[in-house]
Amino acid sequence: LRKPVTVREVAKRAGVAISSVSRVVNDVPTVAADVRERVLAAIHELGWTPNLAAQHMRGISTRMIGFMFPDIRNPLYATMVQGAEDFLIEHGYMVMVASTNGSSERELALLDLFAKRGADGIILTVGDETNPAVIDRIGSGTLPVVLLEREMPTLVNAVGVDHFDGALRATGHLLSLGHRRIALITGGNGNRVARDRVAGVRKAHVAHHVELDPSLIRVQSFATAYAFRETQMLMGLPAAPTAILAFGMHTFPGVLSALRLLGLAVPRDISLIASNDCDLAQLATPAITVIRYDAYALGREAAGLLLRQLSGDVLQDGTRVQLATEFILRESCAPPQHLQENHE
Amino acid sequence: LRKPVTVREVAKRAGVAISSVSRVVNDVPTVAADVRERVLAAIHELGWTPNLAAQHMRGISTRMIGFMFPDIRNPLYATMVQGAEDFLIEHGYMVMVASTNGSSERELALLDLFAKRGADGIILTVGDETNPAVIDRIGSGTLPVVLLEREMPTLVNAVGVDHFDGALRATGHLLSLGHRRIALITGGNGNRVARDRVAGVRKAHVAHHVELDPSLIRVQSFATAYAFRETQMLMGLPAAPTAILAFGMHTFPGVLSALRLLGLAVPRDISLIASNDCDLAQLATPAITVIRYDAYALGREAAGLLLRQLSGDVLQDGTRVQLATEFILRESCAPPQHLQENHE
DNA sequence: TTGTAGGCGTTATCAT
DNA sequence: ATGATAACGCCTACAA
Repeated sequence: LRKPVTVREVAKRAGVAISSVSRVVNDVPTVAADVRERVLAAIHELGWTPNLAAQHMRGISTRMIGFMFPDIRNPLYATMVQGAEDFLIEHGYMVMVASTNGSSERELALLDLFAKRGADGIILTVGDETNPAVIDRIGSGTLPVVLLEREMPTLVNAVGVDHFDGALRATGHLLSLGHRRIALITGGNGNRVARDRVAGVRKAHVAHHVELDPSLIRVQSFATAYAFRETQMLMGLPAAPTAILAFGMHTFPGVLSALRLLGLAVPRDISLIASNDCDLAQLATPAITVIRYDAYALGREAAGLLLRQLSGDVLQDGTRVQLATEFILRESCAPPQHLQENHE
Repeated sequence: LRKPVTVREVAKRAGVAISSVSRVVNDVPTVAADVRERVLAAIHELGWTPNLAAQHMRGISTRMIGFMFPDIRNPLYATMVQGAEDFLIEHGYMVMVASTNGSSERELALLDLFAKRGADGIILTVGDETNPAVIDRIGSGTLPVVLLEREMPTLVNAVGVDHFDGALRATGHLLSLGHRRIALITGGNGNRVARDRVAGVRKAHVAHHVELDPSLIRVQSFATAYAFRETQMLMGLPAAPTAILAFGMHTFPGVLSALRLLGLAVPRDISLIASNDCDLAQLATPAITVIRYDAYALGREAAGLLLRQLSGDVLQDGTRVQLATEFILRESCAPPQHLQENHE
């Protein structure tokens, strides 16, 4: 209700000039002990805090970081936001969020908005890695940027998960069990995540000298409905897969429900590996083998990289932080049926 | 790279005084048509936009809204944020998020931080409705506030879901089927949500002249592990419940997995109603009857109420917007076993 | 070591 | 109708 106190009043109260107050709060060394004390006392008594808008106008950082992603309802993004937010708040930053629905136009508009609002930097997951306008804008270096789970053909730092290794290990496990027809259902076609996963699956096949049937690779959408439909189509194939890699928070429930509907038992009739880990994977019967990664840590890493970038510690030069995955063996994988029968 | 253009340059380019530029952009009516045109042209040519920090220092709104909740990883909060954000961005606002982990101290600190950063208003879900310091701060009216899924004994506007009615209908449905021992497992003890749900369950029992066994009410935590444990304990009771109300995004998976572990079939051995709706409830076999509500709409409503409050359209006077629930009948409820046997 | 004064970019008040 | 100018609150040369 009463108007906020300013440096001027603090200075008067302490009996010094306003520049002395400024020097005290900005830790300028050349200030007499008694002055410092009087100023500090006055600040405390008056409850003064510097006006951020005025500071900002003087070119001082706003200590705000922008966070952009397609949709925060995706628990993966929500978890990353939480990780970044926890880290940033510890360092005196606040985070502004905005969702893009994957639209490049919205991304461009929001990049502008964040800049106009004086954000110190941006963490973002672009919808389309190949959009020239977005690439250009990010590469222009107007605003420090860290890319999350994406890569772009321009100088930008990024953090991501080692999905290649995750897919490699999961596929290798299935191949070792004797599977020869392994389906991959996931989304993000055209993005780094899908590329890495497909590459991992492919590499594992090469290593095991098994040919990979491209018709078993379904990477068009993360939607549950897509996973549900593709599973039914795959299992209806003359040569149906004996194992499924279901990657994506919403992919796995779709696959599981389709298998149930078809009356297929896991792992007897079909083996299953999901990613990321979740309640359902842990609590399903049987519990589902998963590739796990730490989305929270990913968010923290992104924030950390951005802050190091802001401090000039690292440049925006294409540095990439890659987080490892964990392969968690549970009960959803077994040798394919013809091999099981051999043992009976 | 090149420093941003200012009104001064625009004025020079248009051959007018800076005050004329200001008048044009702020739609002051008393301005000659030719001046307006020249100014607009100059603005366009130079690509000028007003400096927000300078405006802010002049006391103009920052058009930023703060959003506080315990943890954005909870998909319910994430969905609310998305709803609010979509609405707010349409109206030229950006949203800053901060999570509190339910701590009242953090809430107080963040309330300060948001205020210092010039947020126009706050949408929040407090962890503890009874914390005097928080009540006081919110009631002080320093910053416009809308409460989400909570209520407080002070003058504050709120939006929430009609959990009372939801619980009433769900419980009524079970009682009509003949159930006489109905358990409630959920969290949020001490908060409006839990209060409403318990009241709804109670009211339904009164309406059906059935006594409610208080030992069947478990409202201590939303954690999956809690739900899992309580389900096992409840089903181990000499007089075990014949139906369970599992309210909470993480409650339901916990209950379901406990029931599976015990080898209990839904709905033959036990009936089950969950809330909110989710993938798992739709895709489980059998599909689970749920109380559904629209968290996205809830977020939008909160943002809408806050904006009306900012425009002076409504006061911060305890207005409450209540969203209805939907009761979605699926296949997880049947008469209790002794009544089923009568029919065989 | 401390104080004075100018300027950041905008809006608003006052003359004209 | 328009132009000059004084704030807004802070930081920082520069002067003392």
